[in-house]
Amino acid sequence: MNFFDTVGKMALGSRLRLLTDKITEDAAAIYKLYDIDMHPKWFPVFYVLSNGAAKTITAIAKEIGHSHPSVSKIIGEMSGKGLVKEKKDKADGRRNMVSLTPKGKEITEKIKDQYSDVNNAIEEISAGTRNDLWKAIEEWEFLLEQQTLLRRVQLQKKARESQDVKIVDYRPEYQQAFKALNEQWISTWFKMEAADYKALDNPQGYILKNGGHILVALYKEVPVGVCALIKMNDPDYDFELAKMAVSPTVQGKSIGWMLGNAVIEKARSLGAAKIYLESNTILKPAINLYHKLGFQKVVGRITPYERCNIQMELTL
Amino acid sequence: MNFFDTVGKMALGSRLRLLTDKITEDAAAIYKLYDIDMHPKWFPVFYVLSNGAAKTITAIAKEIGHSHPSVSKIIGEMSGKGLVKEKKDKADGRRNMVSLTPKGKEITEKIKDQYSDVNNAIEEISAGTRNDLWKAIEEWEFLLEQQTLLRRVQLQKKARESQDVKIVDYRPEYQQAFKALNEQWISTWFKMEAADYKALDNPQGYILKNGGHILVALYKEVPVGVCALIKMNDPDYDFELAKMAVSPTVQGKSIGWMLGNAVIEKARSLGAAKIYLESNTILKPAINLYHKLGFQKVVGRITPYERCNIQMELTL
DNA sequence: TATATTTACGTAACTGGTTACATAATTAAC
DNA sequence: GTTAATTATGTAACCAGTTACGTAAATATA
Repeated sequence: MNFFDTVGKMALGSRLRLLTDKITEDAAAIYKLYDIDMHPKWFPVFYVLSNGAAKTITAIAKEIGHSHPSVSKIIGEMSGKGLVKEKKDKADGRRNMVSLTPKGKEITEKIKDQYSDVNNAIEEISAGTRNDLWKAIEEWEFLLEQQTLLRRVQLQKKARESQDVKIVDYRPEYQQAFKALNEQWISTWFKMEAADYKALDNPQGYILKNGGHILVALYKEVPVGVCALIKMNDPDYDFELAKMAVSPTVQGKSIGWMLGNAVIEKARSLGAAKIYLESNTILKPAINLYHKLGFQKVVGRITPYERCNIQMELTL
Repeated sequence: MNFFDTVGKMALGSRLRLLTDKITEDAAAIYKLYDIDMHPKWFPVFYVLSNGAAKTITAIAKEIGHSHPSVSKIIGEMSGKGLVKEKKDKADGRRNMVSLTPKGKEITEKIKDQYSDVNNAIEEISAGTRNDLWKAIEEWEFLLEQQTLLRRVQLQKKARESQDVKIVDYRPEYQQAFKALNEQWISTWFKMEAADYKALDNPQGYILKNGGHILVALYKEVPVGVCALIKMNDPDYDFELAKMAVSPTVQGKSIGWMLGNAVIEKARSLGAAKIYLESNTILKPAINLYHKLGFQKVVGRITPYERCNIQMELTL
């Protein structure tokens, strides 16, 4: 049983490297076969110079997809062998104009046969496969350019984790979590106020009974986030979004986003037209989230909380 | 225009390396994303140890396709992080038995999610391509195992070059070459004898007129090999294969082989039943060639040439 | 039983690339 | 016309692998 069959795609990089090594391995011997005094790694540089034009180090690097120090080293080696000549650009003293010497040009002739033989050998291998490696690489290059592997893995992670997240209605057994989660973030940034204790100790009496709602985010059945919709006695607003708290242990799982959306959805289903909230600008991620949820800044309302220095609303 | 589109398959190795780098690049960040303290390069080693069994350095190396120093280094690093423990084998003092520590085993649990997310991300990319990279690599591995790239290129070279080789009948303008090619090899190994000069200076009179034939190998229209079929006045043999010479400048192009086959074919077409030849055992490549052409050693004939110490025949 | 060969493994040096950093020249901006 | 930013390049250090080599232990052989 092949190692890579059991280990799976996680080792794709490793497997690719081994194949690369295997293909590269023979390269030096192939040049020798054609009696050409050139290192395989010089080839891309050699190739882009072979039309005769002089080019700068960085231009070559960009063209062949290497870093410039790599090209710089290769040019140094080729220069030592007399295959290329370097010349400072008169017009721009930084530029090192590189071009093939007559000796280098000789090789362009010599290499033609090798070039066609290698091409044919590879085409022959390709003809013997059902999946085209060359085209597959091309497609991967394209897709990875669109979105890196890291980003794709991040999205997979998020998708998987969001399956473990459920948003449920408040039940008495969540009171502990409701209080603890809020207490945690409030006391790291501010001081608990009297109004906090009232609502957190008795959500039943202060929120639910008055026509408010609380939603709880469960991660693997454990409450990790909470958010309340408090019924407002105000002609302008139906509900206040408040007491939103997400445990820092589950960061990066978009739980705040899911919770926020669920709360807004709940308000909408209750026929609400406008939601209001109060926060503080030092809570940047929170303000960001509210913004992403569609809330806009408003001014001029009075508030019982000392820590409030920004007010926002959302029109449904 | 993409560099690789213009440069062709010759840069396959280079292109593969770039893709490998791109895929590997994100690997470290991915481990970080899952809060796993492990270098991507450790993964293959980690994986083969994850079933719990202790293994030797070389066994691991063989399994994952690395060299043993590579595994040795990786184990050293993992050991430093407390992920594996090393223990000398009691029964065999050379063996260094390596296994996961409890801390290492913890990671096997933690890594499961990452493993499945990466697999999914890669599967997702694959689903977006028309050519399956994973399978293509597999096929290439298989085909390169059958025959290395070097060998395949060699065969292409030979095939191409043999197209430049033509075997033609002797014409007077080849007399110079006939003499020069033979003189060259004879005088490097032996001394030219009287019988040599007679035949080489006047092939018309000494070979062709008596019912013999001479074939000439042209490489790019230049005579580079010759071989004579000399009519024998003998009840046992029809022809003697003699004066075979190939220029050392065209070695490795199977010209001797092509010439030999052409001469045998010529004899056959003339209704011959047996061909005879004389040579010397210090000419190893020549003896080898005769052998490959089907000649067998015989003994007991007399010969005018001092340098002859082996005699061979071929029954058609 | 002494000796030669094979095996396991570590260390050192090399390879073909990279990133990080320094410097000099050019160009842009106030 | 200074000053700041950008560009071109080289050098140094690193990285993940390799090969080459040396040593010790085990095994085969005469």
